[in-house]
Amino acid sequence: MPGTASRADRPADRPAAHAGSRYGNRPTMKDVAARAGVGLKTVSRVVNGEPGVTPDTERRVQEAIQALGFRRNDSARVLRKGRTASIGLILEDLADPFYGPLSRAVEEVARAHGALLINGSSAEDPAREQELALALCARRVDGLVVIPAGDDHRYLEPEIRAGVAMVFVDRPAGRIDADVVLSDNFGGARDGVAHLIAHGHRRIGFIGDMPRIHTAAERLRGYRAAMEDAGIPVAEKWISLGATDPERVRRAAEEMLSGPEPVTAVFTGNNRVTVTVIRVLSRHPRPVALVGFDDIELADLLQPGVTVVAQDAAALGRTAAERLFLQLDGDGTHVAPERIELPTRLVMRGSGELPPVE
Amino acid sequence: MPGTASRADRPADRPAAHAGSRYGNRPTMKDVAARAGVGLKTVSRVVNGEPGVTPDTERRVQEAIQALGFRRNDSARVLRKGRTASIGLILEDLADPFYGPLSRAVEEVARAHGALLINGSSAEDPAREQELALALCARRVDGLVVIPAGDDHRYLEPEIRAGVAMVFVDRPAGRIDADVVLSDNFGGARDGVAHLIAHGHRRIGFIGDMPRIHTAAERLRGYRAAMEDAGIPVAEKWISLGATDPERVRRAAEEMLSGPEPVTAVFTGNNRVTVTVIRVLSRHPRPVALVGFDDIELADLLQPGVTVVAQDAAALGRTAAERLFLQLDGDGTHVAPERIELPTRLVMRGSGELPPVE
DNA sequence: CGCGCGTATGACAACGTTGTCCAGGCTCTA
DNA sequence: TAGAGCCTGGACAACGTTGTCATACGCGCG
Repeated sequence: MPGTASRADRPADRPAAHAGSRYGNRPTMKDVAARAGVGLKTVSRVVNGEPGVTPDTERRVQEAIQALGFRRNDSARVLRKGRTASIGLILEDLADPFYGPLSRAVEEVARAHGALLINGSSAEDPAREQELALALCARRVDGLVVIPAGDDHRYLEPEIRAGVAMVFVDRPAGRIDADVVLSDNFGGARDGVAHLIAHGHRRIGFIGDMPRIHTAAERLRGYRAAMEDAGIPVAEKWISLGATDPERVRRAAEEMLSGPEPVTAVFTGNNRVTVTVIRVLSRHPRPVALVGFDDIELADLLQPGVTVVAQDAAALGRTAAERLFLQLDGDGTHVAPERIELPTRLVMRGSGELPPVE
Repeated sequence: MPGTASRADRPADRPAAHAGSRYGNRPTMKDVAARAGVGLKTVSRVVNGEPGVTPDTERRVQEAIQALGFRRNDSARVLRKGRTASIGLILEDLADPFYGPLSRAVEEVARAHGALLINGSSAEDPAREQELALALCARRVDGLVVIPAGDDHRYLEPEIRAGVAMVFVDRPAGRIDADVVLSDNFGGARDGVAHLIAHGHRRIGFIGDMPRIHTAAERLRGYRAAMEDAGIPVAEKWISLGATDPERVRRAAEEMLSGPEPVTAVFTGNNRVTVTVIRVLSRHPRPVALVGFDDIELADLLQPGVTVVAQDAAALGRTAAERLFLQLDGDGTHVAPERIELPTRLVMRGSGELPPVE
């Protein structure tokens, strides 16, 4: 009976020339149907828990599924249904402790909405960000959470028009109008620097990342604002901007700590810089006050404890993901892009409360 | 001419009842073909860079692609080709700093093989691990890197038979024969404890995770082996096994540090435990030696620096992923499951070299 | 006893892509 | 100039699933 032809006899008449051979011989609904002696659609109904199947038929189908080890092919399902129930997350570096909790928070929200999370690291490279984002769109993820590396995201416009939900986190999108969830970088930096000023410092250094990165620029702006509010003129030699590799940061720190009028306090622009500066200060003869942006683990156990402006990475991720599903679950009506700013928190642990020592 | 019917007229005759409506009206190869005035397959050839297309035709197709904002639907591609060019990673908690570098390393290898990484956290829950693993298999990932939470992975047998590559990391699979990449937990712990013994300690505490976790059991075994090698009988009150929440760990540490014969050194079974114990010891009147399993950031800046048995998380991830692609790229011939053990490294920073203080 | 209705089931097309295979037009040569 | 051979391009089926629609069956009621 030729109609019963199924996986079992395929190798015979078509010698696995075709790539599908990779999947051993995975049973399909057709195979299950044949074995259970029912129609294809009935199997589909059972697999998806749709109503309209007699208990007896259902049992037969379930047995066939068990016997064959059938598992629904979600690729085909996706193709048919249009939704993939997966979202993408593009961040800078999964190995950075700041992004771990963020990623985890996004995943939790995705899970709550029955979606899987696909993620990729851009390594702070705009080209790689674009490549990844487009690859994810080609996979037809339902939405994308992006921590931008580049500053021009017009390449995503066709995707957004095509209905891919999109939320940017940590830094705003470049040249397109889209949802963004940020920390209050400006306010946080300003408060941190003001805290140093309140403890008597006037010569305060700032070591930050490349100003093309939005967060870095905002934090620098916060630093300048705090100094200006206090009427303190800023010497440009107190400011270091650029790559945050330990070597450069170390040199920058040593430079502003030397000379005739050294800084008595340093404000560091992110966790990596903070760690490096702590190392420098630990070998420095004079005590120097320090406030860092981003919390770091074990900051409370160092001598002195490290005062930081903490952002809530998990809250950033959670908020962004929830915003994404708001776009997705909405009944097609477009949600107006919004800018959401989350507050930072000054955590005093000692290093930021040191008095100036000349 | 009815044959030319395409996206443009679909809303008219079928009022978007079907779920695909989510994707606005994404252009397909058919649309591109119509616009460029060529056949469907020719578009496919251009998109995939296949030979056999005149430069002029190619240009027309490219223009149509640009104009329509076409992007290939990889779901359909996957369905047709059988391979998804994506692998799954199931770990315990992305927010744990140990897994960040591991995950990143897996991603790098995947990227080098042109694959995307889908990941999920099991939260140390076997049921959730299984749910995730099967969901990824339903998505037809080509392979799976699993950090097991459960201890019975027979549920994956049909998947492996169906050709899904599989590698376990950090802990071996339960009740199935599969590739596994591990750190030398036993040897590392034994060396760490022997190091304390070499510095004169005899009453040494061990605080670890639940022994049903393979790594925890192995490290405990290493502890006992070192003690036995030195001829030191172990008092069971020196050993604490169980959940690693800070509160329980703190109580366990305080208990073994009090009483008539307190421990003079502690060996901690993982990074979370180590951090908690550092907090306890920092408030403890007597100096107590400490060696921890897993490196922790800033361990060198604490007073004293924290001596650790470091595993190379990135190497674990890299090795596992490479092993996975070895299975995948192999010409169908089954690769015999292997157990790969990576060495650990004792990093001396001070806390492990403290002499015993009664 | 026959008709109509509700329910369980199955046939079929479609999702968007790629592999196979054939047709038509070109060049080159005898 | 005609035939052989090559190269470009397109028609068609198939991947495994789900939505639509039709059918067949059983049952209750007139």
